Amino acid sequence: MGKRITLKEIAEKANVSMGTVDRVIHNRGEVATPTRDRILKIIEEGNYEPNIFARNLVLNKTYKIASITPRHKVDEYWAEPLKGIKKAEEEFKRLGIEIELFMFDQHKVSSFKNVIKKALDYKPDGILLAPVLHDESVKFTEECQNRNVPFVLIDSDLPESGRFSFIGQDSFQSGFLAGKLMHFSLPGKRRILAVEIVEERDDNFIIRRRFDGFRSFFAQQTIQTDLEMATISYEHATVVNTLYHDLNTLDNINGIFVPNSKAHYVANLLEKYHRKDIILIGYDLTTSNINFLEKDYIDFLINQKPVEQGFIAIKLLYQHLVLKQPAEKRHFIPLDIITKENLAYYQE
Amino acid sequence: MGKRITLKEIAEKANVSMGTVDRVIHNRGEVATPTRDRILKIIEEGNYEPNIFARNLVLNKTYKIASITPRHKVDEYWAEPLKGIKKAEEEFKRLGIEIELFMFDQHKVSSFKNVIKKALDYKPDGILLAPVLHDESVKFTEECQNRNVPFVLIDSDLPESGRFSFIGQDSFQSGFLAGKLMHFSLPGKRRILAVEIVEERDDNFIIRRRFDGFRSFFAQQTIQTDLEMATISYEHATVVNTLYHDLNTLDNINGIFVPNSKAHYVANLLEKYHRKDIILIGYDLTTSNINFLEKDYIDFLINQKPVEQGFIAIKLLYQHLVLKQPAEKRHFIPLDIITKENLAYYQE
DNA sequence: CACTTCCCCGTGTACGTACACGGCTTTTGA
DNA sequence: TCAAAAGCCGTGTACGTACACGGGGAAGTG
Repeated sequence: MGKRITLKEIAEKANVSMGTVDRVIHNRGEVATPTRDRILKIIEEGNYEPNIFARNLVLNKTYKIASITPRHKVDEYWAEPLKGIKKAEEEFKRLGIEIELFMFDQHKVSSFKNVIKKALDYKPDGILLAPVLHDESVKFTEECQNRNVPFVLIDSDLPESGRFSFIGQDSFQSGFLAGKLMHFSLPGKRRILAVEIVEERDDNFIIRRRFDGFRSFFAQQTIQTDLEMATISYEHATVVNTLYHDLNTLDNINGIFVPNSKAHYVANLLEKYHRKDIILIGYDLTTSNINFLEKDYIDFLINQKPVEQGFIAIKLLYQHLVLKQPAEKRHFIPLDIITKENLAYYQE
Repeated sequence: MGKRITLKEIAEKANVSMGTVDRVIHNRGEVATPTRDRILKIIEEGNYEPNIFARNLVLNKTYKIASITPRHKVDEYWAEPLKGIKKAEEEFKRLGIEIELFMFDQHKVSSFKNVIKKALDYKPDGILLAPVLHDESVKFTEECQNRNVPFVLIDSDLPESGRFSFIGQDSFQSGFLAGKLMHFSLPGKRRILAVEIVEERDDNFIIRRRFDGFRSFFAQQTIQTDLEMATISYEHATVVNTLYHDLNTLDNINGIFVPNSKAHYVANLLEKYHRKDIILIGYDLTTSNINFLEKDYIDFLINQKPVEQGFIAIKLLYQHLVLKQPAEKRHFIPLDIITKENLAYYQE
């Protein structure tokens, strides 16, 4: 029935010893071609699959995974993938996986360089990388290629890097979706502000793509839409002043779109002026964002399931290292639309 | 380091043989109390965890799971959980899990009775059950309790049944969410039709709860809302006639809510009369629904991730049977909001 | 012809656990 | 008092795989 053929049975059928069969399976030569063919045929016919339990018992190896992600404060975005990574560690540690966390300051190249050196010293069998520093990450992935260490990327992709897999979201489409939600909530003529609040002057590819998607949605609409774009520094006074100014000079603003996790800065101001009428759409379920979502100052958040991203990344490495299974080269996380009403089911 | 203590090491430390340690671990007696205590202490201190690979290698057992779900046509709802179940089978079959599918006619009690008999004859070590036939399912779960076979419920819950776990959605809240979406899309005065399209006259708890949630959302709103409720048979002519009648007599209908997967019946009619202006909200990503979502006749679908439901159910059983891990008693699936724009990422 | 070298292959052992079996000691019962 | 039973424990083996080691024979070399 579902019974699987074993090494021993193959050996008997082929009139050789298990050692020989083993040599064939692992391609380590020292087997005469005719015997080899005979064995291969039997393996084929019996569609032999190695017994995972026996294999890992004898290998008795724990695979080391280096997780390289940005350092973060308690309720910041990058805390989330880490939760998933730790959950995966819990689940897979009995199955031969061991994870070491490496964290870098995402605004300091030197910090990143430092950390990847440590990560390589750890001699990992697999790597999870958040390539937020583009150029340095490219260099690092080349090094991984050289060392023949498989690596999985999360959050943003480097399609040409030879990555084992990528887990993340389609940024353009998520902006497009935000446009749709805005459109639905404001059926008539409307004036919309799209504002990026940035911590440091860094060129963030993901946010650019979200902007593009957002704009692109309205480009195909017929209803008249005024779309103002702005970038302001996250420094508190600046946010308040600029937005305050905008809210008063640009009268009739109906909606605001914040393409990163900083929507709560805007919500904070809306609360001060009791402007629940303005539709506010942002990203990510951080504590502050959730707070304003519950108070109706944020209307929609788009969730990238950061916890799941971390978890899946580790799981893929486990399946590759321990189970020797192939994997999809790219895993898109759905664009979850979060409102006050379905929020509860997306929190861990 | 991360090195784990083994049976043998415990035996050496306790000056006994491995057999004795084994007896202690498996509580099969025949060990003097002082020795027992000594061994237990060492196990405690070394926080011993059995090696999964060795255990399953020697047990050499494949656990049998019986999956009991409604029979279905190609693109009907119940095809989806099955996909997840099959995916899980693929993933776990090398890890000692074997699944047998049993399907019943959800409108015939006799069919269900027949099928559960077959399922029990299969002598499963675990059961996945979709308890759509309430009373019969309760009886069946009692039988499972007696036989000491753990069972997981999907879709709808029987909290008192002693189930190992439940995977599904909060129906009330999903209706409530549908209300919110309707509310957002129709900011002014509105007239809404909530229409259930049923195949047979069965008392469906899930749908009742969705209705309740929907109504309950509007009960707390101040904007004037006319809410008409209706139940019509799924027979084609009836659907067409009734809805046609409604669309014409109840003029100024702005929105329609269909609390099950049959929204495409309504969409079909809307298409005929080119009524894209009417907001239509339904459930489930069936092929027909998706078709009308893409054509803008359906505006929102709420997804219950049926594939994931099936997958998780099997995974929980795997973790329980093979890994002997505990599990959460209840796993709520998020209330995914699906629009044309994020649809792609929810399809398999 | 003796010797080395190389090719091909079999043997043996280890991984950690579960459980059957049997042996020794002590207690029980007539 | 002695056999039978019960209580306690050690030994041995099997699960399926990976790999180190070594052996036999043929081919090549001096």
